[in-house]
Amino acid sequence: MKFKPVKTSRLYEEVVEQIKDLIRTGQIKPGDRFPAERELAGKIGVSRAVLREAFRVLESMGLVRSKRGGGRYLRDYNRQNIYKTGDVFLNLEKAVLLDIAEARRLLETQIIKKAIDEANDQDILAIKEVLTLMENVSEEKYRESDLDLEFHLAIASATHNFALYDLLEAQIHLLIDLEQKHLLAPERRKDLCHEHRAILRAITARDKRTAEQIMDNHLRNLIKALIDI
Amino acid sequence: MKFKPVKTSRLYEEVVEQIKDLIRTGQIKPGDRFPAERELAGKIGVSRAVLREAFRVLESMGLVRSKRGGGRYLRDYNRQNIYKTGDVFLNLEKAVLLDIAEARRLLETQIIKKAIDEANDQDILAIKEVLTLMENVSEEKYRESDLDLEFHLAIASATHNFALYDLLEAQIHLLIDLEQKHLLAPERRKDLCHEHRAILRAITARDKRTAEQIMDNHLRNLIKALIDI
DNA sequence: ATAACATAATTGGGTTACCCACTAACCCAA
DNA sequence: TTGGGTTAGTGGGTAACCCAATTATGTTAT
Repeated sequence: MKFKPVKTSRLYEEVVEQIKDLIRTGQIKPGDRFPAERELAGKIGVSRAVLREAFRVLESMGLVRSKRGGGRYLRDYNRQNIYKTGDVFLNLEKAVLLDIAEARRLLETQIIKKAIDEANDQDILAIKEVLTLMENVSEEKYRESDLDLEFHLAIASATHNFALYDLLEAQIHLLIDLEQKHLLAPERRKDLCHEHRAILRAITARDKRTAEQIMDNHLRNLIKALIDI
Repeated sequence: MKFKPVKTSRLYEEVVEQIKDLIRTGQIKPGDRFPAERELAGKIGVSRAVLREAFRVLESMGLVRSKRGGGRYLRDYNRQNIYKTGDVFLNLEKAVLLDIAEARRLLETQIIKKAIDEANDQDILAIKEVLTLMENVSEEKYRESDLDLEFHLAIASATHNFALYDLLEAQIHLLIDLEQKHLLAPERRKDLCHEHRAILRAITARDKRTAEQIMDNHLRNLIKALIDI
């Protein structure tokens, strides 16, 4: 038996999303002033307290600046660190995504070398299990879970360096939406499995040069796919 | 002239810091329940509204879970991505810092190669200016500003890939406290300048192999210094 | 005209009191 | 042992209120 996680209803979260949408859709731009607290609360249909909770988290992400007596302003989110502001920047221009994907390529070519240095048998087994699952699971289940990403994270985990793991995870989270858009195409999945299998072979053989080369190629393919979107 | 960071006059920010301190000092551990809202508000001396604003941002960072009717609990922050939770984890064990420093080494050896591929004359000039400043500024001013880090960020900036820049910036922010503790020793500064100068030379000559090698060594020295703390 | 100043309106910051929905603990009867 | 109530406590949310900083407005003096 499997149950869906019950829906979480926090008003302030919804408000945060609404405001992020204002930003995403360009209805409000850096430097612009938000409507007054009381007015905005009325329009959205929440109390001032809830509205302020929402603005507090946006503030702590560096997206909003509040000036007592002066109003609230949208800061220049292009100057904010994307790894802190998170999903605000998705649905953005292709150039941004290509930058992220390229950064991921450089990061992962390092990770795999480090992983080969540090991995023990158990780590390799864990990687293998993810891959086996990815190869055999039904298409529906495959769509639901991020097995492709988990494979890469399993490798990062084998470095025994949590900072590298977190780095890659943050990186990947920014790409998730896209991955699901085009990488899940069934024919692409087969390719992925083959490439993953080759990577695993290289890891098992502790062959750093080959592993790095395949991983590099693997991620260059991702970039190519992004360009073609 | 340099001024101290003006006092933060947002109550909720202070409360966030207080709660983070509870976490840092281990007065509350993962899984533990926080005191009830009304009680805690009374103890800290703020209204419930302010206390909740604070908890909202901790919640959005994934550090706290609120259960309506059930209380608030500290989540396992060891499983949280350090690049989202930020400074909560500073002042932690040496092993953590070594992981971060190692990740930085792997990242920067890639960044410098990419930078050499992409840098234009203006980028190189910007790097040079930071270095010159670092070499000539008075010791007092040097302590105040993070010129060492700015040098590295200038290189990242030369990649023309903002994702790489943000990655390194997030990385470096986690190390800032330490850098200031030991890297600022005057004699160390001279070494840094020499190494930086050598890196700049390699960049100017577009010599990727040398640049990578010096940068790698540069950061290995940092790691060694960390070990000796 | 315009610069300087006083003043009113507006804004975010914060508190209080109150109500609601949910949870957990307990008791009790089937 | 199971299921149903009861109850006290908890977080979720609202409304009315006051305060201090800012901004706009109007007035006066030059």
